[in-house]
Amino acid sequence: MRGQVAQALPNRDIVPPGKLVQHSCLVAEGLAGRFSQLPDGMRQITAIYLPGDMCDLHSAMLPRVEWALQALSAPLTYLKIPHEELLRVSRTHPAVAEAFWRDCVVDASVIAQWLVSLGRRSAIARAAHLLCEMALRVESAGLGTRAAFDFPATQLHIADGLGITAVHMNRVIRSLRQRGALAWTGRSVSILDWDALAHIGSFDDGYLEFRPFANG
Amino acid sequence: MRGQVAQALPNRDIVPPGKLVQHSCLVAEGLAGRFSQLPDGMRQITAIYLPGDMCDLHSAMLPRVEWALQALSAPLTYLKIPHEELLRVSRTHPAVAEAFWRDCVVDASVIAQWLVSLGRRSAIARAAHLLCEMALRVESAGLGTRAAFDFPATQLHIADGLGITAVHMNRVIRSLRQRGALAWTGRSVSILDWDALAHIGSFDDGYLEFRPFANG
DNA sequence: CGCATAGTTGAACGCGGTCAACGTGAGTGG
DNA sequence: CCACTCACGTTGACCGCGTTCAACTATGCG
Repeated sequence: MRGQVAQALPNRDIVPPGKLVQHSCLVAEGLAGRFSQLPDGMRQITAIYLPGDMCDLHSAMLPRVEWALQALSAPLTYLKIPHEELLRVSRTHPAVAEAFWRDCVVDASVIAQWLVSLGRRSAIARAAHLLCEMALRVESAGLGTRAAFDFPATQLHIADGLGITAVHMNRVIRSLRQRGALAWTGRSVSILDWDALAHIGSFDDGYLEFRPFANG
Repeated sequence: MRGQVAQALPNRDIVPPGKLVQHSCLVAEGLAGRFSQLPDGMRQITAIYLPGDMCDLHSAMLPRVEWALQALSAPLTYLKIPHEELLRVSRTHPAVAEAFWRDCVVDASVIAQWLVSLGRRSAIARAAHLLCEMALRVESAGLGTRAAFDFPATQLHIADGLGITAVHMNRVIRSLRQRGALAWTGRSVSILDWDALAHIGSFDDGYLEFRPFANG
């Protein structure tokens, strides 16, 4: 399967919302995010993608995407894979079709966990839960360990993912740091006390299934 | 494709969380919901399913579900369809595999919209948005019109879907009623002023794509 | 050096939670 | 037919988490 390499900078749409797209994106380096925006300018990030994640696979089935894709780090490098190719392979190889289907299902179960966080967890618990999730995904993608990994997103980005303000995000991080659970300087995160963090976020890793395109 | 008819009552798991399941469920009559529960007892509904919706199709790919399925109405009638059957058909008919894949993608895009609601909309906007969504889904499933439809879920259920308390849900409904947007008595909802409701919830129907199993 | 973006802190406000009652309607059994 | 129960709905008073607004610092880049 072939694709075209591309790069992007933060705060600029890779894929604009409401348009028909002809390709999906495989993250190669950096972080990508899926953004929704309300009429009043409020922004919500609904997914974060690591290198190896296929971040737009949905669009092969629904080419009119309702959200934007943006880089969360500079630079972001990704591979544009035409839907045509994806569908050709999946139609001739049922096992591939199932792998694509499964990837979308895993993606949905992560979103569902985020939904639980935004609906029923406090701000600090949301942050702890997200950090646990990112740590395990980074680890399973071979990009670092759960104890220390590179995380180039800004506090504002994470706030937009957790449904809180950047101001409160800052206070939450300080609180986690003061509890000795975390060190977060610049773009590198260290989880100093995994058990404490997992407890604060009531984190249960069951929903993070094998991601077919991870370890890419 | 054959299945086994079953019935269920509210507040009892149809599918318990953490167990392996061998079948998916097609709602025949009533409302079903997907529930997540936190260790402290907090509950979040992450999806609501109407008659014609395939509510557990994910489990064909990930048989260990991380959430529960419960009835939101009494009675709920549904069809249990073995994964074995679903996979057999999808493996021999690529078009069916794609239909299943697409259904999961549509489901995910609805969850993503809920995520935006919980993250960035006020309680009253969340309620308005959900009601608009349900109205259109009811209408497209041929179960009523967007102006008047049967909605047997309790206020507590909706509150658990919107990430608010039952007390506040009640106040929100009253506020929508006072604004002349809504009438909600017992199990029947009337949307008196669609434009007002859609405006309050900043509702845009673009994400509600054709659902393969709707109109079932 | 000048400008933009990100991070940090404080003070005051308000949305929605919490707690506690009470109302209401359906179902049940006397 | 009434008494009882139980789930759901409704309302009021108070409280606290997170927002808002504003200011300032730090960092990076032309």
